[in-house]
Amino acid sequence: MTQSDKRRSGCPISCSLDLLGDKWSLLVVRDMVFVQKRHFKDFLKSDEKIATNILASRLARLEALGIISKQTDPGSKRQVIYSLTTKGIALIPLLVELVCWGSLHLGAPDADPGEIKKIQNNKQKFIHSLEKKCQHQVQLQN
Amino acid sequence: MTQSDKRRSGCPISCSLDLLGDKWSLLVVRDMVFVQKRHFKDFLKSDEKIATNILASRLARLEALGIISKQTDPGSKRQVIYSLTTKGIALIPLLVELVCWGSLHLGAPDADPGEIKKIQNNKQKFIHSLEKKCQHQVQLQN
DNA sequence: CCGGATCCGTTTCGATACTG
DNA sequence: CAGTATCGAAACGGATCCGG
Repeated sequence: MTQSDKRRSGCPISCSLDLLGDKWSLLVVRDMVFVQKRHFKDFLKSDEKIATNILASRLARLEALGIISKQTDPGSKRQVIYSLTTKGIALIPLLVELVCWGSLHLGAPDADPGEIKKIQNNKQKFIHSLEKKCQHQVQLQN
Repeated sequence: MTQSDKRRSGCPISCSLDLLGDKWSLLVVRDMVFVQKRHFKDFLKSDEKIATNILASRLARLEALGIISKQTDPGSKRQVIYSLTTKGIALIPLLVELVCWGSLHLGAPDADPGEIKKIQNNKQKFIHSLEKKCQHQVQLQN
């Protein structure tokens, strides 16, 4: 339906608007990639103050898009764990580019200039280490 | 104000949400980068059917963010030309990553598999050629 | 004609309260 | 802890109008 409408519309960018065209979805993915958040409550704690209903709707959408997966914690029955799928992990290079752009062109206050240089100089290594972390998480659950 | 609020909020990604968190802004930038659109009417013609008021608001925002610049066509007085600034051109690597991700993971129908491989294999060349095009445009105006 | 601005019904968002 | 329910506020978007 909506999904297939997007398919018909053509270019890869318009297809990915559900994800990148939405502020909250982007923040959720950011937190999963860079801060390894996995629980509902973790996402609520971010500085951007996402509301519970919005968060729930975005998590559901990201799951529908196949970017994250959801499972109840085997240990504590009422905890839910969200993790990135392969498709989600594949977004990491994109997010790293985003961080680089933001750091260079937006005067982000958190950005340590030295740190940025380091990231840019071996972007590939940085990407790989993030990928490792996310993949490791996925394996822990299985 | 809003701008400085964003500054305070911290990480480069949250700072860039005004741009990437919005579907229409993203589409405008896409069209400028990949299809070299420059006029108001050009953006209206995209498959996604943006409304005139929405387009106007996004162009204004992108200009305020310093990502695009606006000037009246020296030739035909009533035409307005939008072009990417340096800051806007710096988004190209990000957009290329986005295209790669979308092509690989969203089953985009327009995506010629051979074409994608080619882009991935020399991503840097592809990025450079796009940058050249955009820079060339800017120079034409001056 | 071109680049918008205005109006206005409809949709979506998002803060808070509430539930299992 | 992980979500729904509710409801006012904001954004969207189609049609139309306007100035140059």
